Amino acid sequence: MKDKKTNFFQDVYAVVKLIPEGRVTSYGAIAAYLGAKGSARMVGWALIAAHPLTDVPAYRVVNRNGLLTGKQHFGDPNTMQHALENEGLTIINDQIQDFQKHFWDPGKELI
DNA sequence: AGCTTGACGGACT
DNA sequence: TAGTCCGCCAAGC
Repeated sequence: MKDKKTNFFQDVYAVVKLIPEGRVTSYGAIAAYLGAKGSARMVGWALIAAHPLTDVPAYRVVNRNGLLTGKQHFGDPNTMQHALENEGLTIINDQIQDFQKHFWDPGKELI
């Protein structure tokens, strides 16, 4: 039980995996759900490690503005945008349209 | 051992 | 309403 921080990473992966297709969430929402409220950066850092390793659809996670800030980390910037558009979302200028309508809150809908 | 950066978010001006 | 600054936590140098 000395790798507790690793557990935090696994928890992030579990929540992201539960995100339904066509839905997106924010780093802060996941962080708040895990109890790390205020430390949204840690969620982002966890996804960086998650990207090539786990099957976590990190492209469904964006910042609170619905902006694809981490698209650059998918190898090719177009990968994240194209993946979201493939799920029925509309993205213009790297920003998700109707982001709030497609928003998925783990603390409310997942519980 | 200390400083800087970073997939963010909220508060302040 | 928009732009800017500060705070949180861990990894890299």
